[in-house]
Amino acid sequence: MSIYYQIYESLKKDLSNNLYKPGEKLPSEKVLSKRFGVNRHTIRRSLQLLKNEGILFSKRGSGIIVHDNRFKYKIGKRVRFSQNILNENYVPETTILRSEIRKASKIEAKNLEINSKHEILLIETIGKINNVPSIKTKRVISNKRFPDFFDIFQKQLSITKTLKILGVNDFFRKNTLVTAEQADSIQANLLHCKINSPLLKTTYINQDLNLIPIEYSQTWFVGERIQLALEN
Amino acid sequence: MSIYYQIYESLKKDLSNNLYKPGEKLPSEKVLSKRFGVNRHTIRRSLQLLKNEGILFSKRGSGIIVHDNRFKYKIGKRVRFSQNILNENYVPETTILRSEIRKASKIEAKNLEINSKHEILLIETIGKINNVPSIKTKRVISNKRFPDFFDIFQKQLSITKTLKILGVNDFFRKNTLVTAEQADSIQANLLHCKINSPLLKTTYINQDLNLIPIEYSQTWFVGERIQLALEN
DNA sequence: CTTTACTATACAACTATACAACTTTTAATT
DNA sequence: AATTAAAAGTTGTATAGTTGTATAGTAAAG
Repeated sequence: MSIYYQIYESLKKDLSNNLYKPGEKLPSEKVLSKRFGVNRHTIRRSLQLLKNEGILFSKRGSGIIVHDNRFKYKIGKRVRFSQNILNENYVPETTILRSEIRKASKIEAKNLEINSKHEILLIETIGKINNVPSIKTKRVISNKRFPDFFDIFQKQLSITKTLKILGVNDFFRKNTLVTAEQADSIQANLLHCKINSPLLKTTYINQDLNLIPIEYSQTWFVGERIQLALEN
Repeated sequence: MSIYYQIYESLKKDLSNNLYKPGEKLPSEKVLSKRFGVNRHTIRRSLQLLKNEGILFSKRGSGIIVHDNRFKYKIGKRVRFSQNILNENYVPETTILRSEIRKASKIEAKNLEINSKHEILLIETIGKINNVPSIKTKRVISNKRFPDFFDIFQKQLSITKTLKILGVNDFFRKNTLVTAEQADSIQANLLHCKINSPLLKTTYINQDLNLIPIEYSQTWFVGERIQLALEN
């Protein structure tokens, strides 16, 4: 088999081993040609194969970049799961993991601006993109304010639709915190990622037009498949 | 006697008269065929005999290179590349193929006696003898213990010198394993040998005077040109 | 009639070199 | 600290040259 093809296979292996990560640059053609002991044109031929597959793309004067296949999840004033995904021509799906009604914790009560004696509704869901589970959300909502929330949500499987039925036509983020966590075995199993894979965790409050908090929630994104695009 | 054989003998005479020196290129097949007034294929047949004897080596697109005969590479308690070659009045040269910093694999961590979470520095080099690439080495060194190793090595191009600068004045082999492998097309290209040519592979650990491992490395020698001389 | 030596031609794979177009880094200057 | 200019580095493109391989054909020797 020709050399350029073997180099192509070698590079492809490196890429699948995450030696070169999405969004990063490859070593220059010059460096690669030295590493494999071939002329630059031979390397270019190998790289061309990877470019054809959409794995790499090059920028004249700059370098060769590993194509970033991670989904760009927009976080702005209004964050809408399904719409976000439909906009990129992907297929969204939401499944419910569990729900629970219990007294609010101190933090939950504070963030929802409710009395800590009140009950809250907790919903955990998995969001799938093209059938791949990649997003896990834990929502806390005042059960006193929205007593029928879960019944409606169970059918609609959409926060936006559920709130619309409940008379809340618009809502937006009060704030969003982003941190990083490692997936434990349970999360790894749910999100189809490896144990200790990095997860992006957002903690946020959605409020209505009167600035009253609706939900206090946390969402975990699989870092290998999703990148958060912060907007202003 | 056939023409191709006479040309072979003529070329061999030129080679033994040092008309074409080791490391240098022969005139191209086109030029040679014109000089001897024969078809290119006839010249190729003559050259093939010399290639079979290991005197010549051809590189597609580049030309035909003159090689040396067998080099005796000493493997003892202290193995020093440059010194080994200088001792035989040959010219050593080291070029870097690539370097990489990443987490240690299980085997690497075990052999270096480090925690598997620690990072290692990987360096791949080609060793040339009289300008003929004949030795390929892949080194694994604790990046935690020697964080500046690569910067120094890049300038010194010598393990011995680099370690001296880093305060390690002497080091020696803990063990050496010798096995045989076949050259794949990438290695063949790098080492100027044929595909499937036998390579001598040594796997070894160098340790300092306190018996602490410094490097866990593997070296491939072109079997046709280098013989290992084991010492006690 | 078959094999061997040699020629002729063509194309593929790879090297060598040079330069243009463009980006990134570095240094100097304001 | 911000701006600007120069230098160095990167990819894109073009051209010519080299070896590897395949096919076809001719002539001579066994």
